[in-house]
Amino acid sequence: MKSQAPKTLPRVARQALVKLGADIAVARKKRRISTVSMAERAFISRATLYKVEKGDPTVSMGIYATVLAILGLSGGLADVADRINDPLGLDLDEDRLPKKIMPVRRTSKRIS
Amino acid sequence: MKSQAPKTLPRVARQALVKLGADIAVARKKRRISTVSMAERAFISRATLYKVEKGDPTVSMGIYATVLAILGLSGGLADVADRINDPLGLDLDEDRLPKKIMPVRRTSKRIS
DNA sequence: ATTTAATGTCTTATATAGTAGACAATTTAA
DNA sequence: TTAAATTGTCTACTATATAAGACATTAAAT
Repeated sequence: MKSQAPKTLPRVARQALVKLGADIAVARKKRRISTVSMAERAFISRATLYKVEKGDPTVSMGIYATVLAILGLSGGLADVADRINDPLGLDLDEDRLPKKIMPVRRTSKRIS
Repeated sequence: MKSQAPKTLPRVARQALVKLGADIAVARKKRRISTVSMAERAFISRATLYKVEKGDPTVSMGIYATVLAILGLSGGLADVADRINDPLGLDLDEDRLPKKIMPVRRTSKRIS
């Protein structure tokens, strides 16, 4: 998260993250894991865990993934963009997709 | 992703990310969006998008969330740790959870 | 009612994420 | 079969994420 007027994420993205963070906090509490314990298990600082549970977009994906793994919730992460959850997933077989997305090339003008 | 022998994520976390990245690439192609186009729409460099599609854990969550939003796949992200997907989700009502996780305090020794 | 520990929240320093830009390789349209 | 354009992949800067630590507040044991 460097350039880009920092923090200009699509609204839906921000909402998803805030909810994710909140859900992570709840999941942690259900497991009776303190923030200190969670932080050390994930090898991160308490300050960073705090950001995670706030849904901070600047935190690395690896940290979110690690925390989710500790909670035993990696599965959902793996399925986020899975064919099954993709609305356009019912389309053509993915192995028949073009490897490169080429632009529509204007057919060279030709004298009648 | 700073400290922690960089890249020492739980195996499941790494696997989830690699799959997520691959799925993102497929979803992008299905929508006929080139890497260049996707990168500019997300306000990131092509190099970073490349990392995302590889499942690189050092990329910020905000960037993953933005790319997913562009693909219209934010929903899944919001549900990753949702009560519904949490195996321990059938437990006590979440509003009855303790706000702080306290350790078992040894009852002060007392002379019989 | 006390006390003990957890949690919310800053600040500062330093390791590193993200960019720009370049080049080769590969794919696909014409 | 050519040629345009996309994609894979590096390198070197520079902006920023993360850690460390501190302090105040708050929750929950006793």
